[in-house]
Amino acid sequence: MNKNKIITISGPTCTSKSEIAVALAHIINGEIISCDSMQIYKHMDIGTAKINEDEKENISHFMISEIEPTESFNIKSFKERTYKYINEITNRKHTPILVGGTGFYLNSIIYDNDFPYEDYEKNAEIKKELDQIEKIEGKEALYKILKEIDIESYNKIDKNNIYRIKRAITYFKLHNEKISTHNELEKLKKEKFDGKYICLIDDRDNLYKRIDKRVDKMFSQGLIDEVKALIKLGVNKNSQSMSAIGYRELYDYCFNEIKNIKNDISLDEIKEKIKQHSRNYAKRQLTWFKTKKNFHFINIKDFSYSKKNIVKKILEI
RNA sequence: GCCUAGAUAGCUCAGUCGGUAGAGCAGAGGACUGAAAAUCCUCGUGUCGGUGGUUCGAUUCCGCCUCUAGGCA
Repeated sequence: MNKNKIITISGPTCTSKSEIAVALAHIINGEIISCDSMQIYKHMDIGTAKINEDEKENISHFMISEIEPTESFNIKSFKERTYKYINEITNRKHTPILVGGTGFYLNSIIYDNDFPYEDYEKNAEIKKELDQIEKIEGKEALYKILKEIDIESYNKIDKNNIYRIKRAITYFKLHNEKISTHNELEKLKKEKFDGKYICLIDDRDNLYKRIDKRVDKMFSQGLIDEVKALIKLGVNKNSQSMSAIGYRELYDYCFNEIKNIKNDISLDEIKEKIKQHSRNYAKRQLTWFKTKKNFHFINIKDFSYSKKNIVKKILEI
């Protein structure tokens, strides 16, 4: 059976992925699907460095601005929506180009990872129960429960990673199967597509400088007003969308400004924090992609940061 | 000019009742199947501002000097 073609362009933040993808799409008759956990949200344009209408150059883009920032989103929904778009694009005899820096999401597409159905109500119930145990008996109690039901996960997950401990227990309660068993099986999966996987990288210094510069640009483009608008829309500080870098650091500041409360932190300090967090994030992304043996790494510095040269290289691979 | 408080890791600071020192953040490396821009793990030698004194021994106590805040003039 012939596999369908797909191209993915990933890499840390601020490596001109979107721009390269558009240029590539023109040449190969491509359509673009974003693989980004935050660009999926509406009204979050500046802080997530979303591509604008002009920059799209009439190339179709999907998975951008499709969810309300008050809603939550997860990898299962991501995968389902993305597969739907991939099918549609393939049926049009076009090539799907998956673009973005959320490696976890990207992986689920490449390997067709399975995320079995989970009942929302039951999930919430278990969460409540585990939160109670944590509150009353402490996180050690949760870790102990995990040891009893799934020793492999217990050995793998750090005792402080409470989020993953809870998830492993929840998984067991929902599916009556260890998440470690499920993950082991998933890891054996072969690639679903005839894929070309590109990862754009850059020397650390240059990347960090570019990130800093882009944060300055976001502020001059009106990031503060964007965050204020989200607050006025009723987006809660705890919502998933507000864990995005640039938004979480500005949330309290903007909230106070709206309420006319004096801020005890300066905008400069916030800006520095955003730069730092963006750099940390880029580092984490690099760590993720580095392990991918089937990815082609392109150091954009080696191509003089020229869009044309980078696209040419991608076509040669 | 005088008084007071500081001067310790790239930054913010803790500490040593005198035996040459440690946190957070930054930085580096890593993990990661339902929050992933999230969550979590590992890695800490630095003339303890300079100089003289007391002492077996001073970053720690004392004197002087330099610098930085704040106060008084």
